[in-house]
Amino acid sequence: MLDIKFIRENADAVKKAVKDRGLDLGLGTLLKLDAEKRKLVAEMEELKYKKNLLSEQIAQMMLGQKAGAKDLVGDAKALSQKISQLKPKVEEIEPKLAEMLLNVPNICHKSVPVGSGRQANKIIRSWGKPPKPNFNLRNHLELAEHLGIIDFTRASKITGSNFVLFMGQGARLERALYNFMLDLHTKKHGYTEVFPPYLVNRASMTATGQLPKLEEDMYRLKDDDYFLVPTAEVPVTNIHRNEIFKEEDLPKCYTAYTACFRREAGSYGKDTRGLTRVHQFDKVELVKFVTPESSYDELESLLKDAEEVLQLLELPYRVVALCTGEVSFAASKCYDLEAWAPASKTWLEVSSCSNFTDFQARRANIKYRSSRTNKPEYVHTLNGSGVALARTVIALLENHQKPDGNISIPKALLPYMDGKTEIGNPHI
RNA sequence: GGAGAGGUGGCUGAGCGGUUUAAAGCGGCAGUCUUGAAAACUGUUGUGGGUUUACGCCCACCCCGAGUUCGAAUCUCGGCCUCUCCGCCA
Repeated sequence: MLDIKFIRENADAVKKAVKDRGLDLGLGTLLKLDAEKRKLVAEMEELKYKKNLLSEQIAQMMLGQKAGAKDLVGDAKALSQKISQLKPKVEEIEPKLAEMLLNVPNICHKSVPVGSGRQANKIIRSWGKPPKPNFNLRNHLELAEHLGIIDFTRASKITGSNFVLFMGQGARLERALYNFMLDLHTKKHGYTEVFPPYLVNRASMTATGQLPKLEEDMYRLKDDDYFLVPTAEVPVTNIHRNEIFKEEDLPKCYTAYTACFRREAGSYGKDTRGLTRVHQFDKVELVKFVTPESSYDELESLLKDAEEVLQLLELPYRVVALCTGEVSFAASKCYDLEAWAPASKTWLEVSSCSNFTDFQARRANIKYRSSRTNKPEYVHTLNGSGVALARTVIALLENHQKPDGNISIPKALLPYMDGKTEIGNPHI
C-alpha cells in the first residue's frame, strides 16, 4: 500500500507509475474521495470537540450539585444527533477508499526497464553451459516415468489434476533438495530457520498483498476464513506484523521451507502436464526485514544467495530483471532466476527475488525505531525463492540425465542422498 | 468440544460511568552533581489522523467490532486471543 499522503502530493508520479505497469486505475476518483472524506471528518471532529466541551461542563455542574445541567444535556444531545448524521456519509466513503488504496500497486524503482510483456525484460547475466550430449535427451516426464519416481496418475486419483505424487527416490530427492537449501541458507548465508503454519488468516494475506487482488487464486477454508499459504512469504513476513524493531536488530533474515498451494485459476491450458505448474509444490523461501537505505543492496545479496543454490546444483540459469509491466503488484523491483531445461528447451522460472520497499510494511504495520529520526519508520521487506522445488526438479532431471536415463547427483547434494551418486530405476 | 479466569502504554500494574488530559513503579531520554561512571535528584517520555508558515490546537486509540448514555478503559451484545481445569486426540 502506498501512503495516501504520498499519492495526494505526488499524483502525477503515481499516475505514471501505474501506467508504466500497464494498469488503468481511477486515481482521480481516489483523490476525490479522499478530499471528500477529509472534509467530512474535519466537520465531524469540530462537532465532537464542541460536544466534549459540553460534556465536561455537565460533569462539573453535576459534581458541584449545580442546577442547569439539564439545558446543557439537551444541547449536547443535539450535537450528538448532528454527528450521527455525518457518520454514515464517512462510513460510506471509507471502505471504498480503503479498497481503492489497496489496489494501487507499488512504484517501480527507476532502474526497472519500462515496458510490458516478457520481451521487455532484461537479461542481466547467465551462468553455466547447457549440456551438449551425444545422445537424445529425454524430458522430465519421460525420465520420471522411466525411473518410477513421480506418479501423476495416482496423484489425480488421490486428489485431482495437477497434483504430484513423488515415489521412492523421487520423494528422497525432494527431501534432499530442501534440506540442502535450508542448510546452505542457515549455515553459509546466515538466515534464521523458521517453520511457520501452512494456514493463515485474512489479515496476513492482506498484509503481504495477496488479498484483495488474488483471492480467486488462493485455496480458502470457508468455515474458518483461513487460506492455505501460496508461499512462505505470507506467514514469515507476518511474523512481525504490528511490531517495531530496534534498528540494531536489522537486517532480520529468515528462511523457511513450506509446501505452497495455488489454485492457478485462470491459467487453464497452460503447462498442464508435468511439474511446471502444479497446485502444491515445495519451496524454500528467503525473507528479509531491512532499513530503507539498505534495501536495494540487500536485494542484490538475496539474489546471490538464491543463485548459489542453482550453481551448487550445477544447473545453467539466467538472471532476468523484470520490466514494469511484469513486476508483481507489491514489488518495486524484481529479478527472476530461470533455469534451463535442455530437453523441454525452456527457461523455467524457479525463483523470484523482490524488493517490496515499504509497501508490505505499511500494510502489515512493521516499523523500526530509526536512529536518524528517533521515530518509528516503516522497514523495507524483501523476499525471494531459494528456490522453488518442482521446477528445479525438472531442470535437475533434464540436465543431469545420463545416456541410460539415470540421473547423476551433483556433488553438493551427495551428503543428502545417503552418498548415492545417481538415481536409477530399481527394477532394471 | 465443555467450564472458569483474563486481555490497560516499551514492561509490571491500579482504575470498573464524570477531579483520568490513564495512578504508581520499572525501563528509556535529557540535565544537575562527578576526573569519568554509578548512585541520588530534577525534568521528560506512546501511536495514528486532521489543521497550521510556525508555536500550537483538535479528533481517535485501554484486544477487535457494534450498542446504551450528554459522557464509556469502566455498562450491554457479538467476535478474536491467552491462561487454568476437564474431555478428545497424533
